[in-house]
Amino acid sequence: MKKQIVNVERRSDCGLSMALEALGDRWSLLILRDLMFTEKRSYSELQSSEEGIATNILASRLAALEGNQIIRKYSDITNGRRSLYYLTQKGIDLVPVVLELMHWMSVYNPQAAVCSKQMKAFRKDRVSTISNYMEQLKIQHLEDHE
Amino acid sequence: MKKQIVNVERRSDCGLSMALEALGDRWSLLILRDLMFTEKRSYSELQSSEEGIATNILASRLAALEGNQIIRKYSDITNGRRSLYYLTQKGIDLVPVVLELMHWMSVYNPQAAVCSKQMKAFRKDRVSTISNYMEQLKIQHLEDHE
DNA sequence: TACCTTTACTTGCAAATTGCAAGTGCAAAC
DNA sequence: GTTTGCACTTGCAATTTGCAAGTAAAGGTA
Repeated sequence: MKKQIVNVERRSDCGLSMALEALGDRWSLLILRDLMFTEKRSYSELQSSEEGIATNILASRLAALEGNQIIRKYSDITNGRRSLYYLTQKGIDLVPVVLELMHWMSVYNPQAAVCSKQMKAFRKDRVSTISNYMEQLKIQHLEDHE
Repeated sequence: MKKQIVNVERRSDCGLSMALEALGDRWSLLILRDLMFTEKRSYSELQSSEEGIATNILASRLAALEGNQIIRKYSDITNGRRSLYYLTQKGIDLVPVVLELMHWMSVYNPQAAVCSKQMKAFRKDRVSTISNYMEQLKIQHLEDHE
């Protein structure tokens, strides 16, 4: 473990560049997708996703996402050996990004059928689909942790 | 140069996963940002961006983006040694993704001030800011190539 | 109380990717 | 015909990724 969490040097002050320093890899947004649209919350559940993330990569990404305050880790009160990961508000605010990316690919590749449930609603009403998902996650977070 | 353009194995059929296979790195979206919001169109102009992309990385990303039909390369008719890169419609359709990412970071890091021009409009009216930028790029493309 | 299982990681190492510096090739300007 | 500008390519070291195996600690079971 080196300097994954605190990246000392910033490439520029462009928001996009800064965002990509936190999210610009092949795995981070997939982890967030699972926290947004599935019930997966534990390490092993997240590891079980279709794409098959390697365990060391998952660990390093979770640490980085937590370091960037995009997710937060809680220990499961009903099972001391389980940890549970939840999106923070900062993470919930990435819902539009994830939905826009999914939608983009669904337009240009018809095989992108997995998340079609979300896409059907999105195509019908972009704005309210986004805010519905965000609202739901917010409520869930409040229920689970306050 | 190996198998950058055609990635044989797909991790899953999730649209997000497929999108990240094309865009999930620290540079691709920055290149697209310049094509979206600046006048930069040539290799050397793109290389001159603040973040300092290495020349071999720029070349490999441009080839991959072109292979994925997100950008297209034209030779400059007024200068035979210049090439110019333009967004395709598929690339233009990524405007929402880029703007959402910029906006997200501008909310959570006040130093993300560089693209504040776009962000001011975005905060005022998200939907029409997105469609204005997309429309402008579409017009530009038609003017330049038809 | 000892042992097995589950859960969440860590470690070691090979392979792939990235990034820096220098070099190449060709069109155009001088 | 020599130099300059532009778009890359090449070589190599350093970093990151990905696979496989190992560890540690909580909880269940006999």
